[in-house]
Amino acid sequence: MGIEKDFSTKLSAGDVTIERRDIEMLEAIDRQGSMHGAAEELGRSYARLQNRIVELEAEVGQLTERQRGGRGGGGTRLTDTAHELRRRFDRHATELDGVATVTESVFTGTVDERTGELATVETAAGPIVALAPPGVREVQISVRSDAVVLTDPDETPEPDGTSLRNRFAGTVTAVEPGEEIASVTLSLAEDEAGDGNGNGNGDADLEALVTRSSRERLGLEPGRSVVASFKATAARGTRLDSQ
Amino acid sequence: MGIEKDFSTKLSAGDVTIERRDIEMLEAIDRQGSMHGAAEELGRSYARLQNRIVELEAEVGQLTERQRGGRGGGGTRLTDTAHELRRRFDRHATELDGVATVTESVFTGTVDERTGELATVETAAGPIVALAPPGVREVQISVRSDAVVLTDPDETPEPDGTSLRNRFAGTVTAVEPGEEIASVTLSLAEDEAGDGNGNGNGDADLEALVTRSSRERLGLEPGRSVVASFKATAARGTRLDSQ
DNA sequence: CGGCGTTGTATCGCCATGGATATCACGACC
DNA sequence: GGTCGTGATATCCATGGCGATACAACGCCG
Repeated sequence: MGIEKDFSTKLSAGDVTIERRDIEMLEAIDRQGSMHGAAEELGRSYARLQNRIVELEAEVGQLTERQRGGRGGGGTRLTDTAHELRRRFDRHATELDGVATVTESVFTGTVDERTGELATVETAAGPIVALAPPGVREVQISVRSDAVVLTDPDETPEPDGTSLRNRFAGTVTAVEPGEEIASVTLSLAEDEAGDGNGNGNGDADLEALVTRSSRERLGLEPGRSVVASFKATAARGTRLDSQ
Repeated sequence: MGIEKDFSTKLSAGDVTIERRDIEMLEAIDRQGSMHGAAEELGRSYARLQNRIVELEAEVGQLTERQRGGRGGGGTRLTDTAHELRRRFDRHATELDGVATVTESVFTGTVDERTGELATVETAAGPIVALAPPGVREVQISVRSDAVVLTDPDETPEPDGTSLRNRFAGTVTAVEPGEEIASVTLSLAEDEAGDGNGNGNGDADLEALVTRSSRERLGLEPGRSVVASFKATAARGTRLDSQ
């Protein structure tokens, strides 16, 4: 459909929200050693840049050591706080990028039982324990492909010794190998399992990302039957109806 | 420090990026049955709202069935495309909200070996297989708490029958019980495991989210030794140095 | 046939953001 | 003490987004 998941990462501290622009500003200051240099490098006005630094420091604490005068006129260096802020922003950005990049499997269903923030939802693939917003009955549950664990059905005897709450038997219908990461789609349908053609537009398809080594070790090929599990805290429900 | 992870969710389609404002607009139209009504409800001008609809439809396809004239003057209804768009936005938003809400464990280390996008990183807790950006040696690896699986060490004999690539022995140092979801922090340090006081500012701490039922079933209390695992595709590395 | 409440446009003006410019303060080095 | 490149600050202006307003088109209904 040509629609892609997107986002913009931010950090909020008090009144200000720190955006990518701010982090790039800090990095430029770090490279240039001065705010004038950074403004030039970024092609933005020094005045606004300096104002922004003051705004940020009012909320976050000291980010720079600014000195005027001296040979060359002085300069500004970043504090450890600034570096830690940048690292933190980067971590957050890659995490967000993860959810925007990774595919997801969607199950629609109705909330069956609920205890607090946790709900068991009846879906075409069976009951799923998931986080669900309060006061909703019809939900769609999305499971990120990088949260799905595949195991050999012969070697997974203990259903109680793990914190994996959701566990389904399925058969591999398609494997899309990447360089190092392969995408494996399973059919969880109990009745019509393994209908051969991997269309599976039914609501009982589950996608999983595995490393090449895991794919080879588990022998993941179409037709292979595996056990797929994922944590309840990694399955998130969203309302289906308008309000 | 008072800094919180934040974000804004978007969908990008061709030239336009769909933001929350647009989705709220669609919902208002759905409720009111007309664009004038929606503009009034949202307190924004009809002209801009109508323009925005045209912009969106130029990229995404028909979102509305607009009719002028007739009894009551006409009105507009949403198409299925619009409803699907809204659901998709909601799913994406809750996924992003997940990473902004959940805590993460951070390990710093150096890339040891690399095959494509996958790298094994040497950290204080041992080697971690993770996704890492190319051309970087010093990385920080963040693991979301909802991606960590805890298992009973006595009942996890098969290290090869699963797609969990990272597996560490650890001992519970703290448990913070919530209503239904508990946060368990482990110490993975091989030598000084279980030093008693749960400070553990060392780089070998790992946090995991488990349901209450899992916590009780596994007997997760401070001092308990468990096995923690997570997928390589759920561990993401970020550059540490400035450039 | 006129009224009514929509959808479509076109135009004006407000306001926030941010660049452009100018001026001062500073302090080590020459 | 002068120089020079920096930080600090104030003012003006260009631009874009958006509300406000006005007007035409439309089609059903009384």
